[in-house]
This record gives sequence, structure tokens and C-alpha cells, in this order.
Amino acid sequence: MEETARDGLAVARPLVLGSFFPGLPQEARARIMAMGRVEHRRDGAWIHQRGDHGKFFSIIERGAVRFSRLGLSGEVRVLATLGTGEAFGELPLFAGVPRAYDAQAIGDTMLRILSHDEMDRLLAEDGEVRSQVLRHVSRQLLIVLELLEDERSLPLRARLGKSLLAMLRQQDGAARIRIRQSDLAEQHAVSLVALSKALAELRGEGLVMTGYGWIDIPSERALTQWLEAELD
Amino acid sequence: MEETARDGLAVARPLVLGSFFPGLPQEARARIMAMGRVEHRRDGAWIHQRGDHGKFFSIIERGAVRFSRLGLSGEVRVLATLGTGEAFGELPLFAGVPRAYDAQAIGDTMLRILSHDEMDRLLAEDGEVRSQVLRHVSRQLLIVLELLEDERSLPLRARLGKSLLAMLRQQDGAARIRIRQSDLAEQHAVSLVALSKALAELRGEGLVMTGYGWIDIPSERALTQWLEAELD
DNA sequence: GACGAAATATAAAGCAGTTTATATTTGTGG
DNA sequence: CCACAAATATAAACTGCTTTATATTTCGTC
Repeated sequence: MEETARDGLAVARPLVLGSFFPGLPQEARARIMAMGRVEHRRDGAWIHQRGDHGKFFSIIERGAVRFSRLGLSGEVRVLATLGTGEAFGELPLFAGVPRAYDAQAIGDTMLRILSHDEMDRLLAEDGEVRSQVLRHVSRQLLIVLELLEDERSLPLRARLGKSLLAMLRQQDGAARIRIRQSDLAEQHAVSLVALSKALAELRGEGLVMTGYGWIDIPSERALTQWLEAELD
Repeated sequence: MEETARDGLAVARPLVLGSFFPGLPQEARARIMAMGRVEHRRDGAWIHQRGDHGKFFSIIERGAVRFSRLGLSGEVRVLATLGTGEAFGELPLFAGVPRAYDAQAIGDTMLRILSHDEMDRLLAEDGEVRSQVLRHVSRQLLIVLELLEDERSLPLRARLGKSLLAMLRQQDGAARIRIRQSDLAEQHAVSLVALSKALAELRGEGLVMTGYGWIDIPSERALTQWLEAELD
């Protein structure tokens, strides 16, 4: 897992938004690396707040960034956590709106920051980067649309199964996911009680085992098959 | 209202996705108008289905297009209806995935269709168009993110109030919205019963009046104020 | 190794949505 | 204008989530 420890617990990435760097050819990558500045954020540091007006594009070179909002009753709701190689900042830059989420560094994090002007120049001059940026934003849109459809049509246990599988695939092999149930609840925007119950259902089916800060998935295949049956 | 009749009832646009044409300067507009081909679709005709592989960008020059999906139990769930001047096709073109929704013409509809190649050329050559396309996709992302947040945090009556206000503003002045409750229910991905009940709540507050195929909003201000109070 | 904080588990009451069912009102076509 | 289909309204039983509450387990620390 590329994310590092926080409060003694590694944080698995809940939702894999479209990666940015990995899709770029080496050359274009080098052109970007030659631009902007690199900034460091330590674990837990705030990168920006919802409503801020900063307009720059950021690429995560190390660590992770969690995007969240405070609900009406003050509860934290996490949209996503982006990891190394992923990028953010498209909304302020391209849609011209303030930051839509709070962003916090998870683990020791290095960001490459490109200003509005640098970004404009890059987009005008570099066809590779241009199509990569368009691809990046479009994939974000796709992922959020799927998230919306899932929330509209699937019960929590199925959404939970999906995201457990996604986390599993990210840490190829290891059957143990290190995450607190409260974090999972935040990510799915449900109460801790509901999440615990949904996990209990999966446990009842023999699909997961749960403990203090971890969830084991003995058989990825069994979970996958159960999920497919669940989706009809 | 720019959408025309369907089944005898005009269909109000439920969700205003980022407009495309209106944001473009005349010149760039003319450059686009010189490209692609124009196709006609009559009311109710299918433009594409979820899963199709066609990769082209479409701009609505007249009429409207409704994007929907079939749920697990066969029910129709509408994501959005785009009207004149708006565009679609970014996911297949830029994210490289098949069509994510079924698309159907609402009313007599004219589409300007740009092929993948034409689009690539336009993006490479024309800075105005490039930033407009980026802006367009980013605004779609923004709107879907807000939709997701609303569904996660607001009760149906508040979401309903929001979308009624949005429809009102689109038909500046006229207090009567012509829409069936079943359409509203589809757009909000809830049952007809739940929607009818939510409308009854608003009616109880004196904020709306309802009838066969229409909803009246006597005071936009009153509804706005109620909504603000509702959001705390 | 005992203590306290954090995390998990579960119960119970409440609420907002679901499906199913029935009645009533409204518009349309013969 | 009458008959029928479409749209609306409302009730009742059920489900999945909420909040609140309590108990238990686990881990870190002193």
C-alpha cells in the first residue's frame, strides 16, 4: 500500500480516482517534472479548505490526499483519498469555482504544484499533456457518475463489498485490509452502526473476518461471486 | 421552455448541466459550426444506448436529449436532460469508455456531430475551443459532485425544492411548471409515492400547488427562503 | 500487568424511503 | 358527453438507515 501510517493505522484508498501520471508517456512526464514547484505537507496538514480561491493544479508525488466535507450536523464526509501519481485541482482551474472540498495530507506528502499560467502554457504547447488532462477530468466524471448510480441503486452491503474488493486489488495479494470501521463509514457517508451491521452480514456469509483496525478477506473470489449474485 | 411537447406534456429540464455553446465567443462558435455534420432526431428517437462504442462529440442545436439508465428491477432512472446549446459525448471520447447512459431525443432535435478526428484537430488547433471543452467537462464533474452531496445529505423534500427552483429559473417568470410527478420521481430516483408525499409536504407549507401535469409555485421567494431554512 | 482510550458489537426506537393496493380526479378520443 | 386511460392522492406493511445507548474487546502506555 502506498499510503503511509496515520494514527498508527494505514489508510487504504477507498475510491480510486483516475490516475494521472501513470497514463503519461515518459517524455511528457519529464516535461511536467521540469515545471512548477514541489511542496511538502506532513501527515494531517491541511492543503486547502472548501471555499478557498487558490487556482493551481497539484500532482501527488508521494503520500496521499483526502478530500472531505463537513455535513450539516458537523460530521465528516469523505469523498475520496487520492494516492501517489494522482492529481487534483481541475475544478478551480477549469471550471473557475472555489475549492469544493477540504483537502488534507495523509502521511508524508509531496505535491508538485503548477500555477494557472504554467498549466495554460503546458496545455497549449503539449498535446500529450492536453489529452492526458482531458482524460483525467473525464475519468473523474465517470467515476463520480458510477458512484452516484451505485448509491442510488445498491444497498450498503453491496457498496461495501465493492469498495473492499477495490481496496484488496490495490494491495495485490494481502488479504488483510487495515482500516477502521469509522473511516469506512465516513467514506460511504453512513453511520458507524449501519456500517458495522453491513460488515456483520458479510461476516455471516463467511466472506470477511473483522477485528480491531483490520478486515480480512479470505477469498477474493468468494466475495466477487457473492457481489455478482447480489447485483442480479 | 425550449423543450417541446412529448406525450402531450412539455418536459422541464431537471438538471442543468454545463452549457457548451453559450460560453464560447462568436468566432470559435463559427469555427465549430463549420465542422462536423448535422443530424436530425425526431421526438422519442434513441440516439445511443448504454454500452455503445460510438466515439463522437455532439452539440445540441435544437431540442433536448434525455440521459437515463435502466435500474436492476427495470425501472427508468433519468440522470439529466440537456437542452439546446449543451453538449455530450465526453466520456467515450476522452475517457475512452463506452456510452454510460441511454440517450433519447426529447422533441424535435438537431445534433451537430463531430468525429473523434475532427475533435482532436479542433482541440490541437483552437485554444478557445480547448479551454471551452475542458471547462465543459469540469463543470459536468462539479454538477455531478454537488448532486452526489445533495443526495447524501438532504431529504427528498429539500432536493425537490431545489430542482423546482431550478426549473422555475429556466422559464423565467412563469410560475407554472409543466411536468408529471412520475417524471420528477424518475429524475430524483425515488418512488412515485415518496415524491407525491414530498410534494404534499411543500403543499402543506403553502409553497406549491399541484395538479394534473403541472406544479405551480406562487412565490419563488417563499420557496427560496423555506429551502434556506431547511438547509440550516 | 493494569488502566484508560479507542474500536467494535449489538439493541431499540424512530424516520424516510420502499412496494402494494385502492380511490379519486383529470384530460382525451370516440 | 361519456367512457376510458392517465395522473394524483393516500393508506398500510415493510425495509434500511438513523440516533442513542450500553457492553465488550483491543491496544498503547505507564
